[in-house]
Amino acid sequence: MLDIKFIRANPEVVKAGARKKRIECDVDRILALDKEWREMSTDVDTLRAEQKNASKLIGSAPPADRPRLAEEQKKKKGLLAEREQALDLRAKELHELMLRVPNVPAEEVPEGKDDSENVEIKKWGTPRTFDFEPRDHIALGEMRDWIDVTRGARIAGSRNYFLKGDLSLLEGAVMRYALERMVAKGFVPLSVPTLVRSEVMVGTGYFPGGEEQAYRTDSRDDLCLVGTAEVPVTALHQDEILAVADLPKKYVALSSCYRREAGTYGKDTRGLYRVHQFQKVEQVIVDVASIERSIEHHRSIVANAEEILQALELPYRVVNVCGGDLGQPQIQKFDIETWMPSRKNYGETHSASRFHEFQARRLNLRYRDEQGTVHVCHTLNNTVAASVRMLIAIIENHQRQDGTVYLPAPLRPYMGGRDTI
RNA sequence: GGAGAGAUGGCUGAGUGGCCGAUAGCGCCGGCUUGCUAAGCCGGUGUACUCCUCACGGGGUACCGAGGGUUCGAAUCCCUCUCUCUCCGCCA
Repeated sequence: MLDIKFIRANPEVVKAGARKKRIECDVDRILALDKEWREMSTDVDTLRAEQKNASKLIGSAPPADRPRLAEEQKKKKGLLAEREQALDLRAKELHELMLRVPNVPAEEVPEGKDDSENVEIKKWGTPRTFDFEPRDHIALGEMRDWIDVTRGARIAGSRNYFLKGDLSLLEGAVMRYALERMVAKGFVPLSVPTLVRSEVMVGTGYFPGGEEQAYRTDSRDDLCLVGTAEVPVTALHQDEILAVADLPKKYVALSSCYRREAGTYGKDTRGLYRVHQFQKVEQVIVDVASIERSIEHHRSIVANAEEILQALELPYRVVNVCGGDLGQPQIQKFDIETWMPSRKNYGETHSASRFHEFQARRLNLRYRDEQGTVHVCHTLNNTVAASVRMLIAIIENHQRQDGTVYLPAPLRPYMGGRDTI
């Protein structure tokens, strides 16, 4: 959520930002409502003050006079109640609209309508030229008895799967390696709830708007399955005022992630590229409201992910996500796409976002600076490693003609010392 | 799932209808005293919105887990919900 004061002061900036993101947003309606609300609010506050004073006087009046005075007060209640109700209606409408105002994208965000216009800013490694016909992960999975999508679909519907044998172990190895690497960098590991209240989904910017993408329990509990550990981790300090000395907070969490993938029928149907459930190690940073520091963190969380891809000898590229492909909450986003031979292309494996205050304001996540002044925090996050897509990249890129797979050195300690599966 | 107790400021904790945005202690900040430290003394110390002011600062309103209700007036009474604790049951 943006600061209403910022919108008041920079309506054109907000409008231009929404245009760049291709998101509808009636800024003028918000400003009109805000103006109306403030006028009504002043009016209501004055009426309340009068009521309050009158009530206090009754308390100190001689008991004999009280019934008469109370009777007079009672007559005035209607007007206040009426105005309070009208004020409340404005406040609610304003809040709903505010929740939908997109964050203003950074200047460095390229113009563009969708992911086809994302701008490549870095490329590492060279896609391997095979001297045999490489198998895709499905074929490899069948050959080695590593993947069972048929039975996955039978017990849980399409886009569900079992990993078996060494591939199941490899999933654990990649997750563990990613987690430990981040812990070594000083990130605090967290195990998190993956079933959360919808207010947390609102707080992190997924709702309203992303309801279709989230699994939700029935009304007995009304909880949402998170699509990423970003949600519970970013919300960890919801409603808190942190001490500036404790910032930045750097967290890393391994969790299962659940995505409905509504509206993707027919897209990436084959294999494990797009699935309903996977494991992911996610990094989250909460820090002071400094654009410079956010940019610095943004670079570092991208670098953290790159290091892992390099250590796993996987070719990748980094793209600067364009306006039209940016979500409502982000200021800027860098996606990392890893080479996947079966796609004959790079496939998205990481997504690094900076939000400035957007999430923190919704989460009421603040800090107190050295002067004692309270500010809203900045938040950022990035994938460290997402299980199935990383597995696709590893087994497809490192396969041999006989169907065995070469394991890069960092994974070996987690695979019983083996260099091949 | 059953029975009971509770939720107050950074923390502990008082407050059962008006004198309560809230006693007190701790903590924290500023000052004084003091070889240093510690102790002591004095003062200050919530958040949000809004209005006035160039600003310093000041006024108003709201907030005592959340939402409703009763009342001229609610931290205090009533209802619903959420959470915490204790005991019992069940259980990974």
